[in-house]
Amino acid sequence: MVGRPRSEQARRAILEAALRLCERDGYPNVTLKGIAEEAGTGRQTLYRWWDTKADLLLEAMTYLVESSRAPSQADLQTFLRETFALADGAVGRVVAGLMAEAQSDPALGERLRARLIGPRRATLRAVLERMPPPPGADLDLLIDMIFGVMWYRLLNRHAPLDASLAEDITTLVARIGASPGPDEERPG
Amino acid sequence: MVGRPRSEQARRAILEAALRLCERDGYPNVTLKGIAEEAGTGRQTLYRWWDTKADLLLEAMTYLVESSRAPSQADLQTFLRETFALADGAVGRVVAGLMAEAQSDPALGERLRARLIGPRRATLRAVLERMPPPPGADLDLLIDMIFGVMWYRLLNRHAPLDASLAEDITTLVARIGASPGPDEERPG
Amino acid sequence: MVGRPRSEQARRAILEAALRLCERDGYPNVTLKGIAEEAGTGRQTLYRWWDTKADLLLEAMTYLVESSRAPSQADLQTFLRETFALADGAVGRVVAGLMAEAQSDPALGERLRARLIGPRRATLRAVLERMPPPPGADLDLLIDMIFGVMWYRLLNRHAPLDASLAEDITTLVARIGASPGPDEERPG
Amino acid sequence: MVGRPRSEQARRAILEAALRLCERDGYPNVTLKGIAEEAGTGRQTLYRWWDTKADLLLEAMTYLVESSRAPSQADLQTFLRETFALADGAVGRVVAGLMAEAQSDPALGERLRARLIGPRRATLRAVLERMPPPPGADLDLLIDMIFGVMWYRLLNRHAPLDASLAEDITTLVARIGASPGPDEERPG
DNA sequence: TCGTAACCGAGACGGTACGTCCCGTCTTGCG
DNA sequence: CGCAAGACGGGACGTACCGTCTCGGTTACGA
Repeated sequence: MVGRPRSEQARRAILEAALRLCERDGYPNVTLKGIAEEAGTGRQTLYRWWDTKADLLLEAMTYLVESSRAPSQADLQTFLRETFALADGAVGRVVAGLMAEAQSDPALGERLRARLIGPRRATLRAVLERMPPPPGADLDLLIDMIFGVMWYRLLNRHAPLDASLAEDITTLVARIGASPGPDEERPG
Repeated sequence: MVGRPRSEQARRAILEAALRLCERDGYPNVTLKGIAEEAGTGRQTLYRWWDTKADLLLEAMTYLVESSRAPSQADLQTFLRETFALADGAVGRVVAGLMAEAQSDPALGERLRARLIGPRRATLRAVLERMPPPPGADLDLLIDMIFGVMWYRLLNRHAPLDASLAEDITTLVARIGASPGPDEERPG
Repeated sequence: MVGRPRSEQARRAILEAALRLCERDGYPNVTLKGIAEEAGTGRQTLYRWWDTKADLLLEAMTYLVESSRAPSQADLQTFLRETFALADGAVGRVVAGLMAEAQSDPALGERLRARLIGPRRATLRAVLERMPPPPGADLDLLIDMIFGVMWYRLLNRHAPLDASLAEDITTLVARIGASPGPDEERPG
Repeated sequence: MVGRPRSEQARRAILEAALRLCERDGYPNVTLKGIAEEAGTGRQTLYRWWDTKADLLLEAMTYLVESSRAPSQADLQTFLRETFALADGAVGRVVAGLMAEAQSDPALGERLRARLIGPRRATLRAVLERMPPPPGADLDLLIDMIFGVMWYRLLNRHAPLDASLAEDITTLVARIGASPGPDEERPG
């Protein structure tokens, strides 16, 4: 026997309620009880489909990111501008909460990287590799620095995460690309 | 009238218990009740002196960071090596937890910046400014990128936060310093 | 929708635990936390169904009194003997505690009268009214005096609350009945 | 050395504060902390001179009763009217609270009887003994019934504790006195 | 077409941490 | 040494949420 199929309506209501509450109260102040009530759903329905609050929000985030337009890979500055716009909002704050929770839950960290952070990182790598001239061997470090700035500002909020930052980073990357790499001879 | 003075012994016991528990269970799993029991103190003694768990741990972190040797400002690589060593341990994970909590508590973010992040940032700035040749006008962005890498790896754990990273960053900064700045004429 | 029904088992366990603890420690020394632990139940289950400790014990008392044999209304002495036997035990001490608490909680006093004291009083009235010869117009005062003795000895413990008291009161009531009422002519 | 003598001012302030708070909040809601604050005194000063809240209030009650005019022993009705007037106020409610606490503290009951209840009882006995004709052998039971009514109405509040009650009781006692005692021959 | 298995809402269950209040004790400095 | 002040370890308060468990009621197959 198969039984009654999962209610897609309940699933959507839950994810949307979770997002709404995260935006209103902040990720750590959101409770599963609160989500169920906001969604008008039973509590067991949450526990049936998700193991933890983090799992639920991770799915909500994935849905949100994937339903937004795919990041343009045309040039670095555009890509960064789009990425920063996404991070500098509710998504960023929720993902920051997930990231924090992952500090004491390595499995969550793994899923976070696999589903949200990894793909973005791969896209940035592709964009950088396509840039003329290629920025040399330290590509991974370069990626870390670019997304590092993003995370740092996302969390620390000491400076905005905006289009101007995208431009500045693009400029800096160009300078690095133009400069001699550590293993290369300076052009005579 | 004066009343009984605050017990320095209780204060130390609480801070040390908090650190011990954070190391064992991770910041978000630590409870004030647990800290009080671990410290052998009354629960009210915590609430008397600290408003929240975050406040308590922020003080513990400040104490830990300040009681460690002052960061050597001699050269960038040494400074980064020391800083990364500090971040790549219990301190890092706790501060990450605080940072996450600050996402929905701006006042906490303020204190975090004032007490922990700001000073380190100022030191990095001083180190960079003393470097020959100076890295140009984008000093703030450079600082963001360097500490950005640190935060990114601290949270995301996709790559180590070690002496080799300190070296790579130092090398990259040297390359940037050697390259023409955005506002400068390329040397003909 | 309906939800999970109330657990009759938990209800009983709580009432019985409350009685057990009252007997052991005395009503004012009983705590809701202690009852929950003794009953092996969650603390919230108490708060869900009873507003206060007094409410809970009032229900336990009502249950105890009603589950004991209905007071025999045959003659005054038997009724008093049974009533005193009930009062001169755990029930009495708990009800005394409730009565004391009712001093600063009029609503509790109301419920106490409605559920425990009133019915007993009505029965005594019925018993007295059926007595030949009827004790005259001051029936209410007579009831107050009879139950007054009971309460006085229950609380003050200066003299026993036993069958001999029941007998003495019965004798005295007979004397009063035999004597001329205040509004009557003395027999010439 | 003898040290500083006890401050009579503090003692009075404490007793008066205790009475004030009992009147305002009811005996069981009064705390020693609250009394100390209301009295503008240190908490240790309370614990130095009284063992418990009950002890303190017992002293306050004794003070209050003794400072009121000594009960007139002229005739029963006047004595009862005065006694009821005292009981039907703050004193009554506080003593009821003490009585309740005494249910699980026999030593307190002892002191309560020795200091407050016993003396009054002795006076009532003297008044009754002086009445012509003497009410016979059941004097103790009669006392219990008279004060029983008082306690019953004090606690249960189902009827007033006033001058009219004093009159009714006096009338009833007269009837009992006029009736033949249980051990006596009816007058031929 | 009808049973039945799995879903759904509601909400009670045993737990546990929260932040507050008071307990009774202690440790200051002043009088 | 008494006293006001007030911190200390301890413990109960009432609340909120956890994750689990029953309920009655509702689909949507497959026998």
